[in-house]
Amino acid sequence: MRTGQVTIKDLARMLGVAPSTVSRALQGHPDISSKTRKMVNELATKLKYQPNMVAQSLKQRRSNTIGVIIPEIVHYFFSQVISGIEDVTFKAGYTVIFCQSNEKYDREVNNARTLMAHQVEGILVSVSKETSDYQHLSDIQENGIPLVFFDRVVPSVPADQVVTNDMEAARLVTRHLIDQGRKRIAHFAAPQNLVIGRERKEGYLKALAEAGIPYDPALCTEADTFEKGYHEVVRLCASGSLPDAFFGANDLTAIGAIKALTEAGFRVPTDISVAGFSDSRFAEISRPTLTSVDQHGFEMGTLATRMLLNRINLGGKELPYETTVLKANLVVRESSVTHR
Amino acid sequence: MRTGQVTIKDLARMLGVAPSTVSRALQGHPDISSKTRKMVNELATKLKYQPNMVAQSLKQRRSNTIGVIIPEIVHYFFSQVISGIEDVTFKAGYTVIFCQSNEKYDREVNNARTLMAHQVEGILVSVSKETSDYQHLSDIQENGIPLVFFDRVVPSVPADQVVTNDMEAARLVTRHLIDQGRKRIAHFAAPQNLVIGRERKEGYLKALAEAGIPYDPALCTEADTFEKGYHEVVRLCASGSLPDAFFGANDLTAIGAIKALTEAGFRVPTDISVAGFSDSRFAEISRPTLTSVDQHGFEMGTLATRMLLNRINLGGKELPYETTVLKANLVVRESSVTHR
DNA sequence: TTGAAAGCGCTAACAT
DNA sequence: ATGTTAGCGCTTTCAA
Repeated sequence: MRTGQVTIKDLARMLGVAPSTVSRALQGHPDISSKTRKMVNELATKLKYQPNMVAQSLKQRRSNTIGVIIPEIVHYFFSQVISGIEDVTFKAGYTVIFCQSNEKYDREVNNARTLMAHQVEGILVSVSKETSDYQHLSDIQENGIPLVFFDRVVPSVPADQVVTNDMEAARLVTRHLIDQGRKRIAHFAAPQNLVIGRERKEGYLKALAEAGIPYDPALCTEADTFEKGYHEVVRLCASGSLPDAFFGANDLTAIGAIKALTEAGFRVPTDISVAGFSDSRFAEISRPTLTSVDQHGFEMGTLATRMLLNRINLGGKELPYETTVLKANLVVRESSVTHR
Repeated sequence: MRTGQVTIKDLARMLGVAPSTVSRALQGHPDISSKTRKMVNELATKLKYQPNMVAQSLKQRRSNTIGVIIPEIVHYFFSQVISGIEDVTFKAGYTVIFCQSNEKYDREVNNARTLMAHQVEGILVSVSKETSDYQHLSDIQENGIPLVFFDRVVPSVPADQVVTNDMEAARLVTRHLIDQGRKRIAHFAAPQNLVIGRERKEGYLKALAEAGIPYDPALCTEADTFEKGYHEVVRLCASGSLPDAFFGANDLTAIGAIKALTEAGFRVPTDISVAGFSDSRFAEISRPTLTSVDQHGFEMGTLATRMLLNRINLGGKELPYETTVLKANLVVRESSVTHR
């Protein structure tokens, strides 16, 4: 807060009126004569008066600010979500304080504290891969601050949430691979301490079961990065018994797998089908283009933010928590299709 | 700012001491007896006391907050920069308010106002494609708020800045294409009202000149998205006279071009070479992999933030503005190489 | 070593 | 229609 900034007091002094008059004039309060209002506004514009939101926040006991805790922004999906969040907050006249947990529990705890200290009116969270203790999140709620989870939720902490129908979407992807005639379908799973990891695996298992294909645990490993997808396939190639399809818990993993397969001389999809999850631009750009699932990140951001703002406007009035489920739709592209 | 939050006053009352004593104890002030300090800290922890940064900011006249104005977060490069920004601010105990201009001038002006109103201590800006009036940025400085530009700078507004050596990097890319035996090299340029757009084109022209290749204006058009790259190539195909190489002002444009070329039956790089700019993950994932230039977004974010924090810590003391130039290095991949 | 008091910039109830 | 006053939560000078 730099010094020399024009304040309401300054305007008041210069105009020979009371600070409260200036305050009211600036807010367009009906009591103020249009003459005074005009005078005040003109001077304010002339001197480029900027209201001090910090002071206003302190006085009003509302900061018009919300906080966001996100694992890593450098993911197309998360950047889409943020974009959606920013869009809604901007239009609602709210400001967003942005924190990145970097997939670290300690940092997430720290982030939560920072946001509370800054008096945010609500917090949007997608938990880190490391997080398995949720006290910091409960603390937020116990402080009376609304919390909305998106994507990576925590069932043991009751709150509003926006999620993808991960299980069903994963089932559809797997089912699609089965429809392509694939029998030995591998799954590169997201961390199983995350709900999304478990749900996607569930969907995969369900599709197998429905098709009467026995589940082979050797075909399901945790791998959720480009590098891991790549190396896992390299490992499998060495081991000799390759599956005939891969379902990656995200697009980059699947693309890493394609890379390794191609380098090993296999043709995708002719020899092996591959599908990803969470349709990013990567899916369109990859060659072959990648069959995946569109997660509607931007929409998730806007929805979560709207839920949060609604909850804030309730002012603590109890209302049952809601869960919004966004349907991720299967997008079939080249990487999986064996016949036509 | 919710009610019922534990304040210093509450702690003071409960302990039968003065608020000032609690404040000092909490800060570890040496005057306070270790007995009192212990007592205060224990109660604070027990009651989960959270300092109110808003009140503190008002009192101290410093918010420990900086603002960021970015065109669109949904770009790998920008998301990397933000990640770098977040990393430094987090470690420095600062908080970041995040604004997205969405490439709109009006929104950018609005963002600047919001950030000032929130008493940020400094602002990091990368201007929108639309911006051609810079008063809102000068206003920031006139208010005594340090400003640091990154990537998309504004030369007419003197300030610290972090940029890529765009011209030289573009020259290297073009030169590389020439070295591949290409003679008719097209350039898909970024908007020419942006410095980066002009610099990259300059570098392209320079390389042509150095190689004695005459510049054909018909080969240089503005196209800076996947879609535009795609359609521009479609248009050129229809027109009959295709160049033998494409240099896109960013990776997605180049990849759009590759897509159109491939669909039209051309082989990249055998028939036509393609190169992009601003190495994103797309470059590795594209098929063929894309020759590009690594822009070091994360580093740009950390550097810009450090410059800003330094400037803030100067407390208004005048010091000449600095420009840090990050070297983007050429990364040759498949899309351009014709011989070996 | 601790307390009392003032004030950061703003708003709002209560005067007038 | 406008002014007076108090106070949001915190820090800090000055006094004790």
